[in-house]
Amino acid sequence: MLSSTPKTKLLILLRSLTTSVTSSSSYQGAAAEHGCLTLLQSCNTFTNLLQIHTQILKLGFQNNPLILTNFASKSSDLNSIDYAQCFLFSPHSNTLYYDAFLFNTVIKAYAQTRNLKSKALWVFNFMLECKVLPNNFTYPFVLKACAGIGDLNLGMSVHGSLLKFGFDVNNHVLNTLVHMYSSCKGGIQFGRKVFDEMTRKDSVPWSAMIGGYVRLGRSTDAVDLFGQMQIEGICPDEITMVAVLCACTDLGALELGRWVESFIEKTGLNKSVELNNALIDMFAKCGDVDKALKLFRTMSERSIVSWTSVIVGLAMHGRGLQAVSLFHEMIRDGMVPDDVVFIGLLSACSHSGLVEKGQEYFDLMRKAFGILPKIEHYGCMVDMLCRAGLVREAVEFVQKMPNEPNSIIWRTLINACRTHGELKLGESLARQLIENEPMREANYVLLSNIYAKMFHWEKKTKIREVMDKKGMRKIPGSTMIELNNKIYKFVAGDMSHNQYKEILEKVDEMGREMKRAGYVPSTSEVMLDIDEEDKEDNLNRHSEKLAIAFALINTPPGTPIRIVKNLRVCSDCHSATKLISKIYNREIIARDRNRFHHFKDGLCSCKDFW
DNA sequence: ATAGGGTTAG
Repeated sequence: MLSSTPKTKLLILLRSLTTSVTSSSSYQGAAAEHGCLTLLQSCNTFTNLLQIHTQILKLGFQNNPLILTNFASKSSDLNSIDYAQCFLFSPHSNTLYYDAFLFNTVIKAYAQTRNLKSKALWVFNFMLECKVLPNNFTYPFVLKACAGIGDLNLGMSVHGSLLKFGFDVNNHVLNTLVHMYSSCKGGIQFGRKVFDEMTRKDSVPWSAMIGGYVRLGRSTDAVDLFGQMQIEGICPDEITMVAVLCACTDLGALELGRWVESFIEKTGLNKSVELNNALIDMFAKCGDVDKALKLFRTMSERSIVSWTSVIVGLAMHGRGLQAVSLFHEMIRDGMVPDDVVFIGLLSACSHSGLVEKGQEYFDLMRKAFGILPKIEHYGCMVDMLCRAGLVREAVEFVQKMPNEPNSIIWRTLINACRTHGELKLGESLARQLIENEPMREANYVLLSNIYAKMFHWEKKTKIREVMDKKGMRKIPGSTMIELNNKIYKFVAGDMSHNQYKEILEKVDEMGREMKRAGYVPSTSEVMLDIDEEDKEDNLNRHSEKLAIAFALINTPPGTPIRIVKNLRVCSDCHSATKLISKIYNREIIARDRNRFHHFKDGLCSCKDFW
């Protein structure tokens, strides 16, 4: 740091050199140049770098590529990399001085910075244009950038160029190839091929491959591959465990997640901040938010991600006030909030119906922390107004917002129009959306659901026909449940389960019990044009009811039931589950697409803000 | 100076 005395002295010395060096001997000049580079290396803020650099330019050393390297290597500061890049492309720079080391540093800096990965590719192309030959270290960086961009064609062409140059394709390169392919859309099978053909694999390619499956949402494959890793006796490290925990989070597999935690304890793996964050996220999103909180409290070092994870976790469980108080604790703790934590905070307000508080924080983020709200934050606000039933206000908010609303915001509005009876408005918004985004099945489902509520069956049938013509299909609702270390998936109408008959009998019994308790099926949630009795049957076979019936049969009385749904719970299943929790005296913890519902004694924790 | 990881509205 320049504030320390010796460096301040150096800087003063440098200033006096600037005035004298031009007329001095070359020996003095070389000494000054060396001094400048030493100073640059000791800088750790962009301002300091810039200060020194101004002096350097006056001394006339701008052609030394090491100056650039020093800027680029301070990659934690975005300004530094951009400055280095400007310098790189500047006509004043002498390309004769450029070497692979310099380019590698700049490429690495961009490759590891979020949102700037494509710049790494530009620099790589410029490197080739300058006729600077890449070396063995260049490709891992470039491939990492390709992985971040996720463009398969780009990755393949870089892979091709790697082979063309005839470099030694060592395990480091193979590891990055696995990572690159498994991060690119449609590339996982190529990644798997590289992976399978590798000999002597350590935990790195295994982590890359497992992580690849998780990113694709193929979490079952990720867990299976982890099992294979254990069979082959490869020792996982904490990074492998982060990937496995992400798979648990995605699946909602609490039992497996708990096993992973004890595995980490047993093997004495280093519990990094990131690993703890992954554990917090897993516990919160698998339904045990109190355990997540407890873990958070025991952490000696917490990052902004730790705070965000626990705030988002509380938000998902409808514990908005607690999330808000944690946010304040975070500020008191000296943590600087970022845009992501505000998304968590606003969604906490949204899920708990804290409309006024949400509006307060929405203003606060700009006024007190200088964070400009992004489309995501506007999305939270729209969602908040919609959940609270303030559809008109939500429409007004959308009309006034400076950003162009995205399709997610439109879908939020349209769905709210349906649930709060603004059917005419919902219909016209949905029609508009389909025109703008014709290949998105969710848009058709929304319009079709509105027609169902309007009893416009012929229009609804027409939508189905249009969808069929375009080759689109509705994503079927499915519910997962974990039992004795196995994960079971239920889909409405799927008869492949070996207990299917028993489950249907249980579902019928549940229906009878519920009717006795005064339950009226909400048949308008059934989006098919069929008669009332069939509709009831249809509702009873929703995947969550099948999963609950399965759990009632196979678990001892009184044990809590945890289920995970891929879509949002329909309102009929929501009220039915409330009753089931009371009739069968079971706590039912359900995770849906975006939040948790804790059903107990006939009530739900969401207080109907869903 | 060479590989792999976490949080984000519906």
